[in-house]
Amino acid sequence: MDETKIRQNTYERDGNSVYRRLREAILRVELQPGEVIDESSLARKMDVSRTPVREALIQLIADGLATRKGRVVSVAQLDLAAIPPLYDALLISSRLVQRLAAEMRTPDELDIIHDKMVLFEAAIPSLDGVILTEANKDFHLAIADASGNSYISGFYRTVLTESLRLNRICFSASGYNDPHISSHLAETARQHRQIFDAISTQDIELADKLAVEHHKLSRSRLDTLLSKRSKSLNENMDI
Amino acid sequence: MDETKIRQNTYERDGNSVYRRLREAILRVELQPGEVIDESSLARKMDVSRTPVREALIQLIADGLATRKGRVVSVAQLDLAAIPPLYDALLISSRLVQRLAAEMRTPDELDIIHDKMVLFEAAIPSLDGVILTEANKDFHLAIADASGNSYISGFYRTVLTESLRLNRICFSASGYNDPHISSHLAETARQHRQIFDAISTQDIELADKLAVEHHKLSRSRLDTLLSKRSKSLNENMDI
DNA sequence: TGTATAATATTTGCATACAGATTTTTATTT
DNA sequence: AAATAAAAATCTGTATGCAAATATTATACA
Repeated sequence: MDETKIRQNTYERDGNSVYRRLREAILRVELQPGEVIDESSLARKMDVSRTPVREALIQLIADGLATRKGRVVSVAQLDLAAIPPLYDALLISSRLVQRLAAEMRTPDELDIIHDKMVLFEAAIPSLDGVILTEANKDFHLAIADASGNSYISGFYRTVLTESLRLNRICFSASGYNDPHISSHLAETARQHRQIFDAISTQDIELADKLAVEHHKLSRSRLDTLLSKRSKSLNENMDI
Repeated sequence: MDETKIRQNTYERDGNSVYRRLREAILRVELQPGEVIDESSLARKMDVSRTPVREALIQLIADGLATRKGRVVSVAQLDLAAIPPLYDALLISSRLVQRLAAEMRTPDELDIIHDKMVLFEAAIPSLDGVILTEANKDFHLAIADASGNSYISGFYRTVLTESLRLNRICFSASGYNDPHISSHLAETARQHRQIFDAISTQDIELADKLAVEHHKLSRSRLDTLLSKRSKSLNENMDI
């Protein structure tokens, strides 16, 4: 192997950093869907031993971000057939979460939601897809945390994470630069305000209705991407 | 350490057996909720090295069956406060799953559901809690698999698993021998038949209604256990 | 006796060693 | 040249070694 490599004497001893880095790489589609992950070369690339890589892979598989067929692990595919169930699950879970949050949120949780909402708005001018996606996710996860039901919020988290990866896959596959991005973001922020207000005033039915609307918005956005660039997508996403 | 221990020359090389064994132990409450798991002693006890134990723990944590506080891992608690959310999640997810299964099930999936239903009924005379619980779980998971939505069935699987553990915890904590067990099982089997019929005839609304009924049944059973033996439970489940 | 501190033992996280399984390459035969 | 067998190169699963972190015990001092 590499004889020149010297034993590291500064341990990170973080306990999860390899997992986090790999997770990021998958969500940012730096690792392509379907790509086979082999422990040794990945360990070499990340300059750690196989052990933490193996442990990270186990977590990623549990997250659904990677899959194991026999003994080979690969980055989870997202084929077109999986999109409708994903969106169904997202609609259901976001409605549940927003209803529950409207009912159960504490003042502290409301503050956190508000903070995340503001952070998202502050990120808008950057027009950076990765940053915006993260901020958006944080807002919605703050709502999930206020639902008072960790089983449901866990479900929502899984589905939301996967849908964000889908969006990234579409973007990265198409390289598409959306001219309507600004108006889309403005509308997103507007809906966030409405959702916050509904949760704040504990208007359960409104929170539910807004979840449906918000879902429609993100869905229409994805559909646009999919239809405009279906060719390049198909190369990237096994059908 | 143990000097007499000889290097094993027959590898299992299974890749997951330690995980499965630990998972079983937790679900069967052979490992108590809250019990601290330390890698070395567990490895010694199971006669494997720490590596597979570590990897198993990572999966168990991902499953929610164990938790990590700082660096110590312990078997997941199930405190009384977590029960209402668990049952809420179970009701929601079983309704979703049964609706979807009624709508989407293929003939093959229907056959599998039927098989599992029969297996459960065949297990009734045994009156063995562990066997019955497994058979019951298999029946409901077969329905989940027919829902056509892996996100939702995954959610259901998680919640169902947890609720079964809760039932086991109650049983093991109370040592309670239910005189009504037979009639309860008969009613359970009867409802299973109804659920199967609804899914078979694709009666979505009925499948939904039956999920609610079935939930009520299992819930009333748990409530009985909880109220009858709350004292011994409280010793076992941190409150 | 109680508290602070040093010594020691555990325990975790990571690296590495190695056996068996699998895949790829090479050699051999037809 | 194609097919087959043998050899070599991977790759995975497990065991073990070791350093840093943490917990525990012992010791010194007020």
